[in-house]
Amino acid sequence: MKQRVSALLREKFGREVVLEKPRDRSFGHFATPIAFSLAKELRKSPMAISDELASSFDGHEEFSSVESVKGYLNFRLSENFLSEYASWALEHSSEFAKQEKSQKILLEFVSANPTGPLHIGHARGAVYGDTLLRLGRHLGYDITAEYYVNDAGNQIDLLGLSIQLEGRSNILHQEVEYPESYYRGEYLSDLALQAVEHFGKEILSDESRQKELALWAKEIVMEIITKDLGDTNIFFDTFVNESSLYSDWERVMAKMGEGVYEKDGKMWIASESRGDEKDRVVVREDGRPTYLAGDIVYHNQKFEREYDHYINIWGADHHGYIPRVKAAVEFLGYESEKLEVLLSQMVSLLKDGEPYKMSKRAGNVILMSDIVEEIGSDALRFIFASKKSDTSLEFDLAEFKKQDSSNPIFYIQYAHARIQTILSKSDLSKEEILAASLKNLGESADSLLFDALLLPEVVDDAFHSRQVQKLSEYLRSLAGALHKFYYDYRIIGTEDEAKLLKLFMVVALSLKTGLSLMGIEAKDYMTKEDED
RNA sequence: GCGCUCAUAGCUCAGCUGGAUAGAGCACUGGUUUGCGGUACCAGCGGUCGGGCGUUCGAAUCGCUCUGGGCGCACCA
Repeated sequence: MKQRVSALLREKFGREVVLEKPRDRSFGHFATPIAFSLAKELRKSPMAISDELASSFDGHEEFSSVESVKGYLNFRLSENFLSEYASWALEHSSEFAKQEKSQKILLEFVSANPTGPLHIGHARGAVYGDTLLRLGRHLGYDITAEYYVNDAGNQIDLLGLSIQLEGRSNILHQEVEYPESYYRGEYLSDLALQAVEHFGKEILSDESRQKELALWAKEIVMEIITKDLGDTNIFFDTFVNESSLYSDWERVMAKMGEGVYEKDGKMWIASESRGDEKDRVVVREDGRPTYLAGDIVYHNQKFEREYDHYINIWGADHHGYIPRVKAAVEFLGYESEKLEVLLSQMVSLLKDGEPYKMSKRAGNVILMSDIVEEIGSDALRFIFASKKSDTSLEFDLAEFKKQDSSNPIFYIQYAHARIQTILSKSDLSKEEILAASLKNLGESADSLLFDALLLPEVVDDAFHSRQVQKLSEYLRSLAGALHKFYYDYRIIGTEDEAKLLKLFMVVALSLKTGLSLMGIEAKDYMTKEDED
């Protein structure tokens, strides 16, 4: 709708026109303050200009009225336009809010180290990435969801060591001396047990077999991770192993040409000349490449796969890393603007107002799987998709276990279920309802219809601004509008029954489509669960 | 110390391509249909949009500065 009006105005004025949704619906569906910007050029008052402009819209069938109020130009869409659009949407429900963009995008997210299960911070990035993925695909973008597996370097060695320590302590009951850094958590005991089963007890004590043990364990950890993700409806197209990249290092280093130089027996990348704070080591004195080297090869590989755009979602604590990777991309001869890095901030949890207790057995980390178990995947997804990803977030678990309007996911689901219930209560058939006209609905119904038809704009905006919370915000407010309408008006048995039910179907379509874009399935009925 | 980032109601957060009276939920107070799921609805309370300066017809939104929080500043990943 907005695109249509926007295009119309662009044509009329020969420029991009600011189009906004007035807070107060009495000002119309859309409004533009264009007269204010024209005032200076035309040397006339904004009021005079908007008065003139308003009358020039006579005869446009999209609008039922175009009014000039205090310099603003207010547009009201015609019933005809709205009702035709609504009928189209119901007939092509799977196409609703879709577009046909054609860009190829590589979206890399989560990429948590394969050394343990996902924690709550990973979950946020995962939900953010997956929601973007769904939005983008709905708009027609060809997006590949990719997970970068850091299966090389210290951390993998540490994984092997940690399993051995855990096993020697728990299974062999030995006194174990713990080094400064090692992993801890319940999953390590499981791994140790499985390792003994698979390799025999010797594996726990033989230091020379640490690597072997780690590489075996890494696969199992990745299974745990993909299961955690799958339980939240998050799936990847491709996994790229860091370990598979280093063989390409010499070639990639050569490709960077002047961007890499030797000093003090090490190889450095001249990232300072491209906006980084200083140059960075990429190959140590002993010849081992650093982590950055792996990332450079990886990004080179990404660009060689020729996408139109690249999106990385990183934990916010990695933000200082952006300039050096962008520098590398430039040295490799690619446009660093094509690489977009989005950040996902920290999360802290409360439960009934108190800081959430982290269990020692989990290694003092809040596991994603524990939270999913406690509040469910839908609520988890909703929370993370409701907040800007780049600001830190604190939330209370208790709020999302409640089953009333204070719980937004519940509130939205209830709106959808309410519609399904009333549809099934009606004696009218689906065909009879669809055949109804959406004209002469009255002001409140008209307003609800407009709200429901706004989803396409919201989806477009949420994806392109990378602000997925716009979608959840919209769904909450649409659900609110539905509940209020339902409270104010009787539907069944009235002479408007068919048209109001058709209106409700449009609302349901919008809610269902919106929820599915958040990875949440709309419910057709609500069951009251027992509280504990 | 340097860099990035954030600061909006008591709490958790929206709003930020500058635009018409700053929004929602929680909490608190009060109210609601002889009717479709009251698992809902309405109203009240509550804000110098961290402080200051500037740009503009117009600033929560843009710029500068100060204050305060978070993160980063590895030859770790």
